[in-house]
Amino acid sequence: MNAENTGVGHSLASDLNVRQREAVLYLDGPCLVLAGAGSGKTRVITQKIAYLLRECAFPANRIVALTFTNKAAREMRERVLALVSGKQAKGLTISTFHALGLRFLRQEAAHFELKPDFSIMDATDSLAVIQELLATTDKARLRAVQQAISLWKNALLGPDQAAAQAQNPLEQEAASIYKYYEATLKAYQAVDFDDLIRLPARLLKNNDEVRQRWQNQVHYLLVDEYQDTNECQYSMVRSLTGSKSRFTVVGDDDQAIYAWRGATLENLGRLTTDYPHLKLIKLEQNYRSVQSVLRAANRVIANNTSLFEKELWSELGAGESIRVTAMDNHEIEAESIGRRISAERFERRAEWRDFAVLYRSNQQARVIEQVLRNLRIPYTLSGGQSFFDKAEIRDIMAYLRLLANSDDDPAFIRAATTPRRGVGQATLQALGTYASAHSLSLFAASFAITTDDGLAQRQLDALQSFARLMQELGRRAKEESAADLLDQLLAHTRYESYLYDTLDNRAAQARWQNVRELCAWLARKSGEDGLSITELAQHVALVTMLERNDEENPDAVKLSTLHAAKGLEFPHVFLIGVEEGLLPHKGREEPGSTEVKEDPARIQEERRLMYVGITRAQRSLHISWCKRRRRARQDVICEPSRFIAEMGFDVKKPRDNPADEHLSPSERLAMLKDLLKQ
DNA sequence: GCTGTCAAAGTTTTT
DNA sequence: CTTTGACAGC
Repeated sequence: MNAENTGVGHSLASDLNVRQREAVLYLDGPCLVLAGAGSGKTRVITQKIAYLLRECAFPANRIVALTFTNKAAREMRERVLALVSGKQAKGLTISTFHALGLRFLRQEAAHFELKPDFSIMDATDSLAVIQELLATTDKARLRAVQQAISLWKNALLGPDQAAAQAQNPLEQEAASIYKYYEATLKAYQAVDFDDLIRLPARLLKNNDEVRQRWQNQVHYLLVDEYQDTNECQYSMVRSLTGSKSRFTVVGDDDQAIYAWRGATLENLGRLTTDYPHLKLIKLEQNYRSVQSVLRAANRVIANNTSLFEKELWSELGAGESIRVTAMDNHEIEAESIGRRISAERFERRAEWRDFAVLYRSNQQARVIEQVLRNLRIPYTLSGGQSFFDKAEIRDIMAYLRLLANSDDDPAFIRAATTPRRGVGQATLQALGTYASAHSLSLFAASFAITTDDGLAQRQLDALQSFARLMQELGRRAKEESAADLLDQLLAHTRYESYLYDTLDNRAAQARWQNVRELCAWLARKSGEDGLSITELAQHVALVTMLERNDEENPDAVKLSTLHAAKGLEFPHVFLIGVEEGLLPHKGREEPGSTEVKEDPARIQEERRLMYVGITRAQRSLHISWCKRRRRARQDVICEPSRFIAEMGFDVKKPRDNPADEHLSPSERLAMLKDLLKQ
């Protein structure tokens, strides 16, 4: 905007506005940038990194930028590399919190009685551990316990503290399980997702030497999506920056949508009290959306109590009215949206990639996919079941994990029983008993156990031939490339035949294709980045999607959950299933209380989700809700979401759009012009 | 005791 | 559609 007026204008992009520029240049102390949706927050972070590197001569390896998702980290890295030379950026850390935690744990493993080749348990693994400890199949109970443990960990509370503050019998049970859960993970030489942040945060807090050492490594810290940090992450930020407090955090309290994962909005407010000299900068100019969209967004979010007052505005014109449509059911909704996208692409001379369909829950994508396939509309799906959650992928990863860490009992169990090789429930039972009696891992116990310990010769043979195979592969792992090792693994386990023997041809082919894709990916990772088997196994735990170099079809309609859509933008957005019960989503009903009392905090979070959805739209927004929807196994009558009314729409008078009523004559004119342009 | 076959049921959001 | 649960042969 006014690059000419400042001394550093030349190398700083001239398209920064006054506030953005202020945020980039401010280095004297802690800085909080409140960045509304579409206000250019990523631009601020990337420009600031470039500024630190080029103008302030910060060494790249002393700058750390943290994000929540791998995608955000990758994008940020790309954008920084577009601003500075590869040489200047060498050693720069741009990673997720979890990836930094992993790096920390590897370096400081000795402080945790952890081998450097520890395993990382994902949510599924950890649930299995809890299931084992609880000895129940009651899924609701298992999830409740897992959730409780996770929240405690994220709040930096240990098992004893958790037990002390447990409110009800369920929490007391969870707290006692927590203790055994910890012991079990330690025996497996494993950590879970939460530990990746909690353990570093705890050590940094309690160990002066370690904290000093890391503070010397981090001269400047930047955090993206700060509103989604939890207690552990905040503690980590505090420890890493220390009294020098050289950091910039960027966030938006209106887009906090991860409370269920332990994120606490209070971290934003706390910053102002913990750092009295905090520089606060608000970015309110939106560069993404037309005014009709912003008006709807502002109206909805006005129903939340907010920490910092903020009102988005833009110069992108009035825009067309937001359309709200009632549908008879979700199939008709899908059908209608498919047709509309088709028609609009033609009318607007747009491309497929200009359209996105956003929804609250993954299952909603199913019908949409079906319809789009029928209509021959190309689409890509984001969110949803991750590649690394597929059974065949977990199978192979179990082998890899076991090769990396022979203490990893869950990996042993999965590998030993897949493909079927005569090792079953009873064998594992006996082995488990023997192993715990002798304090051995299942793998080690396989070599020590005999027929005297309650195993038939046949069981013993099956077990030992597996153990010996893994031992042999483990030996080769040290001298051979990951690619060769994987080939041998697949050959010796006859994994491909196993797929074709147990599944129909089509399914087997699909799975084998996935396995080969995984192997190619692993081989590439080990080749390019020189990762060892251990590092590969650990790395995979933190990755949900296969990072493909290029999408096979870049021009496609985007299907995404609201959570996964954060940070993205599309010219034309369809927000579907905007009904009471879905958005806002009704949680599981409490078994005790008959009357459903709403948790206002949860409604507020759902409202932020709605806000995130609305603000993805650049030019047009279409909201739909269904009068009936199949839930569980019954057709349920649905009410339109309260958020629709909050936007200013009366669903009984769909033609009447109050948002338009408030348009000034000039805005109306601009809107008409916009319409004509298309 | 292991394994495969059949039936049923199930899903909020993610590192 | 795909993953989990119970039962009957091998």
